[in-house]
Amino acid sequence: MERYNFKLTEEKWQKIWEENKTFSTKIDKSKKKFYCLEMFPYPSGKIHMGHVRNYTIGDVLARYKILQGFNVLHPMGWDSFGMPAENAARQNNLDPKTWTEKNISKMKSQLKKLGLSIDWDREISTCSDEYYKHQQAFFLELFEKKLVYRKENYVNWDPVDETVLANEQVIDGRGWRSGAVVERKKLNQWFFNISKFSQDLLDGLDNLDYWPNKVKTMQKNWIGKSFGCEIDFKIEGDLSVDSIKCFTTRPDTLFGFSFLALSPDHEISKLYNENIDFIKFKEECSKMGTTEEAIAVGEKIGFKTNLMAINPLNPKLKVPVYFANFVLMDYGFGAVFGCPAHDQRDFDFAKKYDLEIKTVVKPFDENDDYQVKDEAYPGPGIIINSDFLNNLQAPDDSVIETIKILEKKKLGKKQINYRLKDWGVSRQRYWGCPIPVAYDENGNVHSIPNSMLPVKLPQNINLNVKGNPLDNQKEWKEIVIDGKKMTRETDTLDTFVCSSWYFLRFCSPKEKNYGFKQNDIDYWMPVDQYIGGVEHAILHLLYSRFFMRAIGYNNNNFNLTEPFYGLFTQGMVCHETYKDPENNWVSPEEIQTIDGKKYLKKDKLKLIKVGPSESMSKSKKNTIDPENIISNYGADAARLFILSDSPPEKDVQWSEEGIVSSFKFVQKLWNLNSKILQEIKKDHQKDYDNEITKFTNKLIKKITDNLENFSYNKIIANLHEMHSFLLKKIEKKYTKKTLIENYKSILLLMSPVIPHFTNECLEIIKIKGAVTWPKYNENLIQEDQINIVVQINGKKRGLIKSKRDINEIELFDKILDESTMSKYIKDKKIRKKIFVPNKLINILT
RNA sequence: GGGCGAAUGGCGGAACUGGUAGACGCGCACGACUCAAAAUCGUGUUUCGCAAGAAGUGAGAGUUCGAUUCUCUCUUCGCCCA
Repeated sequence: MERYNFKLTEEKWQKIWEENKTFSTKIDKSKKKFYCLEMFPYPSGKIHMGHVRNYTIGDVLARYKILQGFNVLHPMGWDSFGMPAENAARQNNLDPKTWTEKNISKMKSQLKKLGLSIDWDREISTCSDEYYKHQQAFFLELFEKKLVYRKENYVNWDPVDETVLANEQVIDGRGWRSGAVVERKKLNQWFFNISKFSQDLLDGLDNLDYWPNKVKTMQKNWIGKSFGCEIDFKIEGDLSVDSIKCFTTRPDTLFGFSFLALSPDHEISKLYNENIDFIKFKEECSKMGTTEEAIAVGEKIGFKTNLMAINPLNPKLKVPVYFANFVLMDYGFGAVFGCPAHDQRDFDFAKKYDLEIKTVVKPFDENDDYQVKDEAYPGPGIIINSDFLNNLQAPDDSVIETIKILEKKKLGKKQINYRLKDWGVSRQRYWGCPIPVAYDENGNVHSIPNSMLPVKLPQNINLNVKGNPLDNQKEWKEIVIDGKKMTRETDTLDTFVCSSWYFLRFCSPKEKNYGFKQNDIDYWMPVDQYIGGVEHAILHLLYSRFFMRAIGYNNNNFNLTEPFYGLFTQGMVCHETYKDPENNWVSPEEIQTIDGKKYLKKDKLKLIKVGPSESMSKSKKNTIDPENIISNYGADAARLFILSDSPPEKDVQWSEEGIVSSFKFVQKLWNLNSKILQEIKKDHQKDYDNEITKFTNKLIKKITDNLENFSYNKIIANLHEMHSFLLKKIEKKYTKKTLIENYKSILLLMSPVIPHFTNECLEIIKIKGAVTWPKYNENLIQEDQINIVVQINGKKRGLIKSKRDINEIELFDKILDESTMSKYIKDKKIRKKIFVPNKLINILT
């Protein structure tokens, strides 16, 4: 028997698909559309296993939908702006554009080798000016709608490299490259007003029925709606300060109030600008990162002012006012009231500065003399020690009641607060989309006129400078608008902006005048199924949802609010980790297995320590190069393996044995194909039985159901079952017609997973007729003979083989005939029989 | 600390709305082919037990004729937020 030559076959079909433009799509209103999208990759150099998994899952779905008769849009592009290009270019003295383009062409050829059903005519790349000019137009559109604004904000500043660092570039408080202690620095930056849509973004989640609940919960928490109260605290101690505004979700604990804490950036800090101790304190604070986590983990420190805040519920109670490093200017009003007994952070602060800790809430099962001791009690309970609030149930009743009282006294008012902050989009980097504005000599902002778009990035620039390379481009920076000399903005946009609308661009990739054509959007959007990693659960997805609302704001033509109808988040690809005796990571390629033990290849005596399977990463050296896998085993085998074993939403364990087994399975299917071919040639006159047809019908149902539920791992199991069934059955003599009909269906069922192989087989067998997803006949999937479980007192004691729909009496007679079962009920009184038709009988004695 | 989720053989994982636990794959064992090995094919493979049988889905309880599935408590792990 001839061996299957995956190399020739895969190349052959990839060429056919490319030349015939098999997967290029046009609007066809007579057909239902299906927009299948996988998150586009960053062109880092070559594809990794995560891509293989992501794009295989998407491809299986796209090919299935094509066979079902949908008009399928399945595009691919490149998220090609971003720091890695700039870093690589800096290291190798290259132009980021050249570096990126080279990577794209490499990765594109790798993706093609996977045999994906991509419409490459729609390919886009976010770093091309064809793409970003529309993004600049969107920016100006939002600017006009006042959804974009400029304000001062803190950034992570590397004082050695004189550059702004992203949060992930700050490692243990130091710059990743320079190792300098990172500082907080104020810069003027551009912001998208995403918080304007907080409530709408929250409400929209309720309609996303085909999103994982996990992702919806994460977004909900991120938006962080909280219900509370704005309180005006009267202040004594300095005539220039009358009151301080503060937001709290727990006004009901006001009687436990023992300090008021202000952000070091609070307006009032101006009063202390000349105080040496305060300046020192503020410097301390600025050495902390800007993330919420850094603030939470870091030590809580405070600076005591000479101000006193008056408790609005009892003016006799006065407490000190502090500046504290854990209070953020962005949240609430940059001021919080401290209630140490019922908030751990306040508790720690109070312990440190020896402030009063007064218990005002007791847990339900405690007595009235309950006292908070070693830690704060933030839970629910009953209000105590709080005068007129006593005995209210906290927090539900007590919060509402307190707000009513404060409102009546005009000392506060009910307020809803969101954790979601406006989206800072300024990046002080070269390799990004230039922000299309300029400043006149007075510093006023001017939009770059549409006719002057795109604002192109300058070429051939020196990246090895301190600070933002664009800032050093004098010629580029200087611009004349309407005869006036101006200076360009040198910040570029966050790359998340690029990915917030690329799915619209895929609908109209060649449109010149605008980012998309309304007509195209109306047909293709929303994305029916979006597939990608859960790491984008919050930012990318939330920003994209915001962007649709921003485009649609004051624009009646654009009604799309939710870009992604269905979302699927796939798990990671993991591999065992290895370490040599010196504790260095060792790559799987350097390892040899002898007698079931793993050794270093170079030195066979060195026994390797096998660590747990972890997500593939270069630092742990546990990556497997997809290109090697495809050239050694073929794309079909790689696709087969990446789908087997684990459900797509969970992590999958990559293993050598696994890929070998998938490779062998393709060979086995090929041998099966040859056998079927022989049987077809024999052309028997009569069918041996109808088992094979029944089996195929059941298989159609199973695989269709599994495709619909993303249970792709079960499809592979179904295919193995099919293989061993057909292998046993095939020589039983079936007519040519029966064999061809069934085998055609089976090949089509396999085709989303191993498209090269199945296309080849369909061609060899010369199967004619429409190529559509097979349907099953309901009558053929019912079994006539079924097994009914016999339980006696709840214990399984045997099986009765019988016809369908046997009744209880007949069944019971059969049981009595079987001595293996009847022995358990002989001489016993039968109390009760539970009969589940066609399934089970439970006899209780 | 909070939220969400998970836990099933030596391993990855199946089990539809409560109804035969362990599908399918890997690994392992034995057998066939072979001088031999590899490859391939076949058989077996939850544990204990010679067997009849018994136990068994992280631990403990509960609901039920019947629980991997539902409820409660706990343990461990993962992810997100802090």
